[in-house]
Amino acid sequence: MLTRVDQRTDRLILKLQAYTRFSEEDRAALAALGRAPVQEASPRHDLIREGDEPRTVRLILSGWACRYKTLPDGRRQIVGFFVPGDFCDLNVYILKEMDHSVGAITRVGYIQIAPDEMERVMEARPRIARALLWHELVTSAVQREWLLNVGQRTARERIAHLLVEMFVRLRVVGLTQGDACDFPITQNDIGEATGLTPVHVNRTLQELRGDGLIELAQRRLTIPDLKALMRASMFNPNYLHLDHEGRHLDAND
Amino acid sequence: MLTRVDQRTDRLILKLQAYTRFSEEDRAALAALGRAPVQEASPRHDLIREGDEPRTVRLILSGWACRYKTLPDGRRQIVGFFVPGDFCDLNVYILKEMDHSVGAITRVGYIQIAPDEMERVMEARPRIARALLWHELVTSAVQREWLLNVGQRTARERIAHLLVEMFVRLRVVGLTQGDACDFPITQNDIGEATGLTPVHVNRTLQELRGDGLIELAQRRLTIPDLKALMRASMFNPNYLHLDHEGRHLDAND
DNA sequence: CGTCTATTTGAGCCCCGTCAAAGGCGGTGG
DNA sequence: CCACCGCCTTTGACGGGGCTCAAATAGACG
Repeated sequence: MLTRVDQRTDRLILKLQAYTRFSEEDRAALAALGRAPVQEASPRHDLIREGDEPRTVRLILSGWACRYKTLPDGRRQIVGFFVPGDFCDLNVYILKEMDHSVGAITRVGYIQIAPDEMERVMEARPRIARALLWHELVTSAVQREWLLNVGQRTARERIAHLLVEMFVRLRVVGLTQGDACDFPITQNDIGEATGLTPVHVNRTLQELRGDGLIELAQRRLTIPDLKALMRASMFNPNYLHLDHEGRHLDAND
Repeated sequence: MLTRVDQRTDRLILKLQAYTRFSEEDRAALAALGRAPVQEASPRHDLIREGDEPRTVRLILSGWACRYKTLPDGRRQIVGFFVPGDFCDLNVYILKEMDHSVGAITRVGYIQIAPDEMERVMEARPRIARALLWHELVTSAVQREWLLNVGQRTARERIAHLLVEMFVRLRVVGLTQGDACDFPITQNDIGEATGLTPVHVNRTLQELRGDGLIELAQRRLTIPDLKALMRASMFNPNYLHLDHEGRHLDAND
């Protein structure tokens, strides 16, 4: 089991190990993927835009990014967040044209991997191929959960759910410190992810604060009682498929 | 190019041909998948339920089904519809447990395919493997578009968008007749798919009818002016990835 | 022709959106 | 080190799109 993070691909490995145990050879193969030069994107700049032809796979190393779609009149929906260890568009080179954009939220460090290099690794190491397929399936499951979130939950539940999900995802890759984590997205971002206006996000956050469910200030989130926040948001971790029993969820770091 | 539909897998082939052209051998391999005995599900019964262990791949042959998620208090979100030619849960056997349910809306005819039979076909016929990957990517893209729909569009736009999408998807598999198609879902279903109450769905449909954009009665939908309805819903067909130029969209059948 | 489900209608209201403006905070440059 | 600036957060007042509750009507099916 991996405990320290000193390779670029270690956050990815931490996450994939929620699904499978890797051999030394597997880890070496994944680490080799990380040898590509690190790219940087400035905050609020796009990595790729709707309409572009996708050519490479991207692995996020540091910072937060998001996937979003826009309507002709400017309305914008964030359909997913990327944090370190996340792949964006693992298979999307199959498609001719992007149907959405990927934008940096903070400064983002990432590497690009050529599709045929991915395919080579997946062919040579079936366990990695299977783990990456799991990664894709979980990404789809998260997408469905977000639709449930926006379609059925109240503003309070929606925001609470988003906070819990991101906290749990960050914990998997070792980016939480006790009951706290960095949380660099703005209230406007939260609104675009949950289908709410920034004004209403603000009032709802104050309500959650007032109930002692969260502390959120200076880009830092603290969740004093995770179970309580899960209850408030009707959070069921099953869609993250962290493992058979979900024991990773309850393990403290 | 396929023109008649006399094999069980022909709707699937029609759809996959939006992405690739198959050889005779490819079609034969797909047709062979369709030899499994046909299963039937009654209207409003589940094919598989959240929490179940997924074991087989399902191909819808006839009728409509849906993927849905529920909250503990009963709120329900339909996260996708299945029509003939659609696979449900192509890869989901990787996961230990379903995070959503699949339910029949009408009487549904389908076949079940064992995962290893799928894998055998995909190994033997790479073009099929690639087409099925395309199918999965399009399914994810549809999911994202639905999130944009529920998160950002107004009730009127949401419903109009859903109608256009389903019409276009049905047209791809040869299930439209001119500007009309069977449309067996209830106003309640539309509400659960769009995050609206059935009452408001009803009023909004009346508005769309009043504007001459749709006719919808007796489970039959007519769209006199598809372009107009697309405009009303800000429908951009790119997310269906029907082909490079989207020319299938404009071809009349 | 009764029963069940789906559609339709009405009245009232609330959650959340809109518009507008004031603070707060971090970054930058002089 | 301070002053300025831009972005983000916060607050207030008001309005409306969609929800709730309730009941009537219309189809579908046996």
